[in-house]
Amino acid sequence: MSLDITGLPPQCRQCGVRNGALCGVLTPDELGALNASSRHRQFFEGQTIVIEGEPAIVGNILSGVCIEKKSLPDGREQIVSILFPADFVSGDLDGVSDTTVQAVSDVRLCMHDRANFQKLLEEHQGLQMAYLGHARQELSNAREWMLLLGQKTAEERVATFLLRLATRYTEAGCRHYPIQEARDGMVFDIPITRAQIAAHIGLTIETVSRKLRGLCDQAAIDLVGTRTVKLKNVARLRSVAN
Amino acid sequence: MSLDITGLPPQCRQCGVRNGALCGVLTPDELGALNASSRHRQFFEGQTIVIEGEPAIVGNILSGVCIEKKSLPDGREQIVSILFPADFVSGDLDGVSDTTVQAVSDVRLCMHDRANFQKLLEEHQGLQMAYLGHARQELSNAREWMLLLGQKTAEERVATFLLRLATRYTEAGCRHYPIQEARDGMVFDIPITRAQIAAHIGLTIETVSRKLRGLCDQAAIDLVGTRTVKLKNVARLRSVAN
DNA sequence: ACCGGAACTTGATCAAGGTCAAAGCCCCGA
DNA sequence: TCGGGGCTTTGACCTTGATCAAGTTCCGGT
Repeated sequence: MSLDITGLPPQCRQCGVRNGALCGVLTPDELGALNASSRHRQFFEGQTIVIEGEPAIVGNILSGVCIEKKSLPDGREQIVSILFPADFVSGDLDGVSDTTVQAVSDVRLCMHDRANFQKLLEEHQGLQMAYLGHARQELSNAREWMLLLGQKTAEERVATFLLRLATRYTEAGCRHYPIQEARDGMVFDIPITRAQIAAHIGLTIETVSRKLRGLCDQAAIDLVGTRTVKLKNVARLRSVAN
Repeated sequence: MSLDITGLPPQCRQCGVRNGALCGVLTPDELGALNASSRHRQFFEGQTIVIEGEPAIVGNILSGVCIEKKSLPDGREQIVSILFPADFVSGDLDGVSDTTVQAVSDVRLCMHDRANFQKLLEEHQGLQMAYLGHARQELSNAREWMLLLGQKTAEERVATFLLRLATRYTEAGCRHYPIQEARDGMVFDIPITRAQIAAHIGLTIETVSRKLRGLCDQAAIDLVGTRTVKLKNVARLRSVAN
């Protein structure tokens, strides 16, 4: 991890997510070229940032959490990913987003100019490789989720979701370091509502609630209030999750 | 579509899938560099080509059909994609495949040397952009399927599957031309068994069979034997598929 | 042409998870 | 502190699709 900020564009020096984001692979000059045309934007809880089928944006989350979803004509929705700080938003080179992105908390975004980003992508090896790696990682995540949606039982889905979330947090805490695993005693927040969990793992609100309750009964987790999870027995959670 | 084969490496001149494959964006020189180290390989029906978690390969399908799947420890399987001629096989730059690839008919593959491909990727703009485009397309497909697996009913899934397959065939028949749509009267083969359809759309064999029958009863399709589909009413099929 | 096995279909029954309804809880704002 | 609205939980019941169990069809080999 490069902690040397000498030569970085001023607006990037205190960026809390730079090292985790795609920007992290850019040289100070390249970062300057990109950020000359980027600006920060604020979105409020519940606000829609990008709409499926409409122009995509290019940016990174500075703070807050978003969901990415796809919809059927009759309104059914599938949440395809949850986006955290440092995550890249809405890449689609042809310029049309194939997902709707929505803020589930207040969110700050660092948005880049599309043309500029595209140009930098074409010129800069490292950025292109990083972007490629990002796309492949997302693909891998999506396929893992296909396995969950196509084959797992309700209980397995809920357990998998919690583990995925926990892993996400441990990774976020130590990017570029060896990944620290979720462990007993770990406490974290579920950043989304039951309805959103349901839309993410292909169940109903009620089933999510019942299965969460079930995991508490098995002493795999503790629910503190409704949004906070304490892992009590990660081994059991894993074995339930498959 | 470039039909000029002058200057192409001899082994590529009569490649039936070159224009549809990633190779299509390479110059003759680059193609030569890549193909100097590539060789054709034959696989038989049912054979496993790559195993999840083991080294990935880099190649294209010359003929035949493969499935890409992910498994749970207890043996449940989710088919995440169906691969046709010209399709790229098993990309994962870190060298480990996250899916198992299996031949569902006799298959011929044009396999490249990994190091060579990687090098060409780093040097060659066009290839990298094409590979990136491929990854993004796969991501988009995977997310579309997440919507199917998470939200659609059995009948919707079967109808969507058939339409997707039909589209796949019309596209394959005219890459680089305006995409021709599936239309009434079109006849095509389902390249996989009922069990594989089931593992692809997250149902059981029996339900797949029943819902196919249902679509026949609605006169949306005709089943000729067990593997051949004739589209009788694409509009209805689409409306059923959502 | 006949056999045998795999793939597919069909029917009867079952259960996981969905739906509907009614509390309960949490949190925010007056 | 007190309400009120939106989440969330819980319970009763129902539906979709799974499971189980025969048959049937399709094919490839002898």
